Amino acid sequence: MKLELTKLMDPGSRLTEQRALIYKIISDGGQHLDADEIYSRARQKSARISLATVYRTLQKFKQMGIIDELHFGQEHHHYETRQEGEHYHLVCRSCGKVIEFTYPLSSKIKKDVMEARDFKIVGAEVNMTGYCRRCRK
Amino acid sequence: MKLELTKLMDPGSRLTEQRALIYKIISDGGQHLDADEIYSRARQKSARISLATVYRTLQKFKQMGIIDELHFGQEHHHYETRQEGEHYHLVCRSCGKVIEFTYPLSSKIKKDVMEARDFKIVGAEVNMTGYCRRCRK
DNA sequence: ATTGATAATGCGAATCATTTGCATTAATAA
DNA sequence: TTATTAATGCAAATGATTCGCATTATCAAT
Ligand SMILES: [Mn+2]
Ligand SMILES: [Mn+2]
Ligand SMILES: [Zn+2]
Ligand SMILES: [Zn+2]
Repeated sequence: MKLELTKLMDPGSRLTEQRALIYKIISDGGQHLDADEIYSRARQKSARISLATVYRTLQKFKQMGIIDELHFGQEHHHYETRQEGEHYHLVCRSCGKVIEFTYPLSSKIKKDVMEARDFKIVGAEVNMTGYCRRCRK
Repeated sequence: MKLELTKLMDPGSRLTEQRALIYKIISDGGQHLDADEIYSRARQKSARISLATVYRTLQKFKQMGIIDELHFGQEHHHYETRQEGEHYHLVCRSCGKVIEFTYPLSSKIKKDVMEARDFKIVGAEVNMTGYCRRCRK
């Protein structure tokens, strides 16, 4: 994965141990981690990393477009590596479980909305909340 | 508007000046206000209100279902009175302007997703980001 | 109208998430 | 190998939201 990242790094920015580790944690680890979870997982691997570095790295990855920030209506955010096709999320109001789903939203809705509102869409976040099967019964 | 609220109040909870004022500000005022904006508008009307009360009231209204909380990827949230039909939002990455749009998402997508993932959907938030006409040219 | 129980408020302190300043460390190009 | 300077760690700062508690005021029952 170090190799993958190398290519992704912006010119002028450096590939550090911490960045490689954080990237690995986000891509390998269970999906949709938050900064604190990434931090504690990183600590288990490398004692020498700070929460500030986690936040700084998340910002950088986000602006580089290799991760996406998710807003599930909580006071903190979650992160995931950028996927090929867009996908959206279902969040269980009871247990917090996150389920991913794809839907051909993008293509049509974007086109319609862009035309109707004269707005150039570059990103979409769709979050639905409700109750998963387990929590329902 | 005091009359409207009366009916909406939960049994046991009280209709105070502060609550009526906050409700009025959210419904009258320009859309999608955040807690701080609501607070400062409230201060102009009534010197005697605290930010804590604004937050507590927002929580209460939210759980009562008379307002909705929006998550535009910022560190704080925005609020609007609950509308009849669902509607979604376009947020300009350049000027921050919020444009509303409706789309027959709900019906079909919900049905499909509920069936395919066995998930009972009770709420949906759709936020798209991009650039408004003004900012584009 | 008066009163009593207690929900809600104001205020300041506390908490949580994220950012920032700065001295130190380390990646990388020459 | 070395010099440049991006990135890090740490602690302090900031911003958003919540909490504790004494005080106030709503509202149901006199
Ligand atoms: Mn996902
Ligand atoms: Mn709206
Ligand atoms: Zn669940
Ligand atoms: Zn704009």
